[in-house]
Amino acid sequence: MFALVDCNNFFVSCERVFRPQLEGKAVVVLSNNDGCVVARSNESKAMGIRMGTPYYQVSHLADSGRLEVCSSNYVLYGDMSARVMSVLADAVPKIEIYSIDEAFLVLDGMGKERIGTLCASLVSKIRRWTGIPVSIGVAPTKTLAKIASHFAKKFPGYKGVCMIDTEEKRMKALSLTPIEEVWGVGRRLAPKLVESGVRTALDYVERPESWIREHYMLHGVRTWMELRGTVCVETETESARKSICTSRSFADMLESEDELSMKVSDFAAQCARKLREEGTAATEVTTFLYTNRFRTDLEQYFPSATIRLHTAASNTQEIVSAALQALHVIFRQGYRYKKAGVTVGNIVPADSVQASLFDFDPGLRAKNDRLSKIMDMMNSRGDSSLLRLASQKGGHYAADIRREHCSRRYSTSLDEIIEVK
DNA sequence: TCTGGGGTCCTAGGACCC
DNA sequence: TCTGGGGTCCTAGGACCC
Repeated sequence: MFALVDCNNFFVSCERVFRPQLEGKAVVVLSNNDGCVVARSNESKAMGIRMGTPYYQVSHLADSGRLEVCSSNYVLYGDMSARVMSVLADAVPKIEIYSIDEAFLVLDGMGKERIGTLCASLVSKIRRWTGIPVSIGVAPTKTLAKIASHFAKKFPGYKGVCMIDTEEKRMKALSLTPIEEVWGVGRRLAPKLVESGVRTALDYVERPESWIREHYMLHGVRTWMELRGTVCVETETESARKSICTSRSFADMLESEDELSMKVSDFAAQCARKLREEGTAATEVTTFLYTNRFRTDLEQYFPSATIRLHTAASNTQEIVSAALQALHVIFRQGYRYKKAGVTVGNIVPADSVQASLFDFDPGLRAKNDRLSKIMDMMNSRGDSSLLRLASQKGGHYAADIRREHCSRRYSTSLDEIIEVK
């Protein structure tokens, strides 16, 4: 059996832990630049606010006091997530962290009763120890566990834990699950399925496999099998990420290569830092630019360029330099850029980097690596941009992001801890 | 006026090989 | 007018997830 542990309204719940006055109120958390709604409390869901709604469309509710608004505070959410995950990791032999607010528990060889007791105790323990409410769905496959967790969340009668452990329960759950709520069926496929008469998960599993394969290929068949109770989505093995991306929208549109260089340098430096954090290195550095796709009155341009390094690197200088080269290739005067980003790819473990025949100066890389290491050490002591490259100028990549309703760093800042005392 | 960020996997089609 | 057969690898684009 698998259990899916899902934090309820996660970002909102994190905010509420430190500001209990938000309890019982309609609350939303906004994306970067206070752009879109990315998390909602039950109350704000009930008001009809949809996931991804641009904030300006609901800001009148905040102005009139009917809606509480938080800018996103990912440092806080990351820390709260780590707390929840550590409680889970202590409770079972195998856990797969699926996202910031979800984890699968692999419950091989455990009886149903024990699973039930364990999950119930986890719900209350996580609430007491971290302040975060969670729902747990238990089933023979991950796709069914997802469905079970929806029921656990939706109906208070389950007290946070729903188990699909008999054929009867499975069929009933499938019949009550709209097709668009199934894991693996997204906003493109759902309308097509409904059009061909598949409205619920039950309709889906009742179609013959050949029909599924013909229309929805391998992915569709996997979902079909999983809903029927056959495990198809394998247990994850620990593996390094294949790409790392840092990108941001700008509060104001940028027009000069100079301004963009500063941003791109910062994004690239972030990517390099993440590589070092994970003990990996990359050979591909891609820079991309977006104009403002919502401004249909303006010329649009979405270019990207990739620079391939002869030898995998993770030091800030090399990654930034490649990202700036790529920027120079794609930059065109006359457009107004709303967003830029850097992706590093073709990632390998840093300790098994293949040397290149064309690497003209391995000594320089060694020096750069040492310098990056020292920058990491200095920057880890508080100000994360204390030491940076000149090309990053005075900026910090998050400097001019709009964040008008941000909570404090309650759980991670030394200043806050002192203040609380 | 104002519209996020970070990932993965699969497939089709083109380029190439013999 | 007619123009083979069987592979591999890479990439772009599209689907999905949170």
